[in-house]
Amino acid sequence: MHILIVEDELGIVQFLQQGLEEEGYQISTAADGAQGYELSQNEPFDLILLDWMLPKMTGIEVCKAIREKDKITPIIFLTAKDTVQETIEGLKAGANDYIKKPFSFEELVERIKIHFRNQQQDEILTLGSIEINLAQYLVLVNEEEVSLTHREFELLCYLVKNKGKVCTRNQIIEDVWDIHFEYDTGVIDVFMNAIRKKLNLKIEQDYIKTVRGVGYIAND
Amino acid sequence: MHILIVEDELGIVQFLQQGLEEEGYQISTAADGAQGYELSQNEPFDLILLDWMLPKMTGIEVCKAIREKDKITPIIFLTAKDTVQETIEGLKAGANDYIKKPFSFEELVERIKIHFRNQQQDEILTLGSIEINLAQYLVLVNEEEVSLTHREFELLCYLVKNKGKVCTRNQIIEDVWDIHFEYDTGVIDVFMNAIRKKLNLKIEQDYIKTVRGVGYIAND
DNA sequence: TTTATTCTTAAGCTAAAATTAAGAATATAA
DNA sequence: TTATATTCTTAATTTTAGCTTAAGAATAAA
Repeated sequence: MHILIVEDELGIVQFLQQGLEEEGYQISTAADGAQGYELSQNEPFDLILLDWMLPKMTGIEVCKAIREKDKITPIIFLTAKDTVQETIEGLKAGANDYIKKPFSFEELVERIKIHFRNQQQDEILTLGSIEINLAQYLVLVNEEEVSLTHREFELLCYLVKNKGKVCTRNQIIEDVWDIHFEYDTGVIDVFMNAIRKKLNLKIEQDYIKTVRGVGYIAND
Repeated sequence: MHILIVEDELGIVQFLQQGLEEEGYQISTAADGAQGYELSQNEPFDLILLDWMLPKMTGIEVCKAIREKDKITPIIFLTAKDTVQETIEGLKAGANDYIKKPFSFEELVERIKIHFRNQQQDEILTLGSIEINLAQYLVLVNEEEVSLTHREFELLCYLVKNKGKVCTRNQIIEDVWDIHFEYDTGVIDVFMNAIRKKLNLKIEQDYIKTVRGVGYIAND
């Protein structure tokens, strides 16, 4: 999650940046309104923290400018302007929240999380640098999309879901192929081969190992 | 827009109800936590205003209970509990905002509006260069109007609303056809075929892909 | 080295999806 | 209401993706 901080007081910027990075967010900063608006147009942010009093463009102006095109990205005002009228002006400009200085950092974090709650509900499995998006039936290897067939996808998911445990050929045939009797063709091998070929992992990325005589195991 | 007020102090309830009705909202009220939770389960509200100190169930308990099933409906705490710790507790329970008494009615209205902003704007859906106007049942492809039948329109909307996620055949039959048992004729295929034919997209505009063995996915 | 296991490849087969057409159901107009 | 047009559904046909098999190559174990 990538957050843009638009604030001119260096002390506050550093305080926010450090705290939010510790929370696991990626942070970009802008020291004046114009630069903040500029940045917001060049790359997509997941949330924007905005001061009111800024050089070149005020926070209100930045907020309105962003909202002309983008109605979605959450914007939170973070400002010493604490009258009701100012709060209302900020919210009317299109902000999603308005927090008055001095504020509690912990409360800020909770208020930030509110906006991410609704977005993060897609289930994602990972195996090393492999990312599996279950909702999209999508596999990313080192950020690159790899297209697997349905069976390949299911087999990979099965191994990843059982990360750290050896999956025997029998278990795989049972659970992935749904065959409940002795079955010993080379199907699994063929599919493992196809998956490995498509994932095209480097030698040091040996996330999927074969356990000779038994089956396979995934591990990051 | 229908708002539920859960608050035991009659004076505040009347004040809120009158003010919000003047703003054009439909209001329901509950005088204790248990009744508030009960109401929230029986009919869908667009937003819930929640006091903290309530008879029978506290606001926190109501909030958590609602959030067990429903992660979406905005919940705003409106309470005299004004410490940082309490605010955080409220937000962590799943609330979307936390307003401290005494509050400005005007600010409350603005904060309520924030949550409706996002809902009301999806009158128009887009998928690449396809534009779907829900209010007019109108579809534009590269600015050109395309006339779809009702079912075709619904199916297309469903895919677009779930943009980025694979829609399985079962989900489609459930949600678009409203059939709740195993049903495996070729209807979906026929309609997908009709939609694709009518949209008449170029090869590079492959916004609607079939996911073999699973279903379909829309993506711009 | 011998033997067993796993990997790789390619060809045939199977099942899923696309297409088409025709009849049933529903909506619209006369 | 009846007549007409539109839309929906079913079913048969064609096409295509991908699953399976089997056989030889490569690799690991004995």
